[in-house]
Amino acid sequence: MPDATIRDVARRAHVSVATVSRALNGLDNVSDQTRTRVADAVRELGYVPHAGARSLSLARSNAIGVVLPDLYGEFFSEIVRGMDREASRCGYLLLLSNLHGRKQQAVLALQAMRGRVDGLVVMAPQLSEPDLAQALPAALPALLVNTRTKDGGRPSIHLDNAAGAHAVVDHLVNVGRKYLVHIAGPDGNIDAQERTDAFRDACTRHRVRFEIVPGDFTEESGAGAIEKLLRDGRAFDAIFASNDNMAIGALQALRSAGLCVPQDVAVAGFDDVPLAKHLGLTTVRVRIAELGERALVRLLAIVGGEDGGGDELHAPELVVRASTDQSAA
Amino acid sequence: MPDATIRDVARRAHVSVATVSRALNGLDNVSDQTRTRVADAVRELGYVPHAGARSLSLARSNAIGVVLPDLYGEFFSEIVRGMDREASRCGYLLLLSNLHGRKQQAVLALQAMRGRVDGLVVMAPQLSEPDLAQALPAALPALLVNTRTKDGGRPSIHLDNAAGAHAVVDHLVNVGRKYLVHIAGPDGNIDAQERTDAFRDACTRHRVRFEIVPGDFTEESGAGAIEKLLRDGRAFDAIFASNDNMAIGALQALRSAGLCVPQDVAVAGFDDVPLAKHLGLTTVRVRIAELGERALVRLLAIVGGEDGGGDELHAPELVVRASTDQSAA
DNA sequence: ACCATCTGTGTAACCGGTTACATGACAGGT
DNA sequence: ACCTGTCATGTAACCGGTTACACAGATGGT
Repeated sequence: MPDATIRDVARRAHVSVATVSRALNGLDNVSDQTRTRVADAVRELGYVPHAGARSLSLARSNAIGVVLPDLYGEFFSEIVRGMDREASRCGYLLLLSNLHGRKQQAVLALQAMRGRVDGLVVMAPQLSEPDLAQALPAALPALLVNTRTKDGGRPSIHLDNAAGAHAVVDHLVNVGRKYLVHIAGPDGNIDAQERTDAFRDACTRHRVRFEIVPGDFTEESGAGAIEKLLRDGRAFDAIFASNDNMAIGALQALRSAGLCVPQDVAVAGFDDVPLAKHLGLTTVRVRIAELGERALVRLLAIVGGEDGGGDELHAPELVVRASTDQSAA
Repeated sequence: MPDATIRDVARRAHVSVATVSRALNGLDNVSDQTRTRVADAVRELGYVPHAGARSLSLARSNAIGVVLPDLYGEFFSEIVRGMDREASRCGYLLLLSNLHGRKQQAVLALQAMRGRVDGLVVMAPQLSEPDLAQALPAALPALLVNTRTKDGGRPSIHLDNAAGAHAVVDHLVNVGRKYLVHIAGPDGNIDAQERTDAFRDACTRHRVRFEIVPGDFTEESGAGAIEKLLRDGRAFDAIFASNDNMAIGALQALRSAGLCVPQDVAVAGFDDVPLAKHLGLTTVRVRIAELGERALVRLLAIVGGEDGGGDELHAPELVVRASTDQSAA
């Protein structure tokens, strides 16, 4: 037996569908007697409104689409948690779509959202600005997160990688380091690129010696980078890895080589993964859940027609621990 | 300007809406000439079908609802990742709803899914079987995960806590331990309860001495439990904590007390959080992503009318590391 | 020449809600 | 007695798709 519809309720309560609808939505012009008759019928039939039909006629779904790349671990759950917090506070549901494939897949995923959601949070590194503009239904409010878009186009939020990298360099210089090495992230990753550029800037500004070596965000590449530096006889006294994974690899390689952290070499990472706290790793904390929450707040503002647009930077925070400062907890 | 509808396309291509619909859905009885005219109109207008309207008339949304309690970290992202893997493989989207509040809220969340999704994966510890039966629209396929339901009712999947706990006890006895202490989880948590019961059973079966002390799944409670045992002068040589967090707290407390792991005391946990590997903690790995994937596979089978129902146990796996076996990696 | 069949397309009902507008009953004012 | 306004409710159009059915024109067999 299929679920009851509003017409079944109307029949059972001996009123019209319009009256049922009014009674259920709490409109004022319904007599008390009718209201109870409707409520009784609803209970007897176990009627639950059909959200799909409702959103079609209201042109409003109370759902927000979230399109994310195939992220792993921490980042994914934290950003979704943050969004969910705000969404459920405002009575919205989240419709999730992970992008596995490449461009073609991504376009389909975006289009599948049309008519299901009131707005879209998009994080799609594989799509360029024009691809996005073309794939997104024009009338659908959208907010881009960490996408390679600069000015113009859609409203957006970016992680402020430069601020994070600057903070790390400032700190390393403050604790007296003279030769900083940066282990970069993979080519083509925009966050990694921004961190590296900012590192270079900050070192130049401080007039401190520095060097940049390649990495790919894995623990192994962090360890490998250190081993190579040591083989080459470099005289560095500080490492800033583009993410925590590589910093952790670096820590292990340094210890294997018999070097002391932070006495001989200070080490800092980026992200503040849970492990960082346990290892006493200085790093840049990205409040990912907050980023997600903020994204949703702005998107809802856009949906409500109250967002000025433009790009917003999400500031991260330096967390100093024992890997750069012996006196830290 | 609102997004184009199928009628706009029809007008532009000088055909009827029925023809547009047929052309777009690839039905065979459309002439090639018409098909191209429609395709042109679609491109020119940037038309994207309205998924909401489509699902209303097809009575099929290609979306699966996921209702989870307010989980944190690892568990949440892993189970969603697993579900998403299977969902996107089969062309489904996930509609997410986190349960924050209590019963009343939970019922509303479940009902909000009606008419939006083709099926529901529910993990709702705060709802009892009758609550669920009442809150779920009868015609909506649903799969319960780790919910306090035994036989009957809806199809379900449970984590096999007993198998995990048995494996731990077997292992501890095998490595020669004589006095096992179990740090239990919070009251009212069904997983914790099952682990504790299984621990007691297994110890009884092995005729080994044991003791059960309270905990609440936090690191602090694990450390606290150890401190109390030491103060009381207990002679235990193995700890099995109901989750990894408490096991980690226990490790730290033991080390602070100058005891060696595993020589003096072996320690095991449950969950296999990422940190466990780094700390060399023996634990029970719950392949959460696999659990999520399996849940979705079954739910889709139910939707397709091909699932026999019944309860299914998801087997975890013992991972032996240095905290119970010095020879382990 | 005629009927059956097939092909491509249009018309309109339907999915399950919301809501503008129409209606009928009743009260109050003159 | 009549007009006006208010209130509770019903009727039907609409949201944007899908699809059963009708139909016109072409094809082919007799």
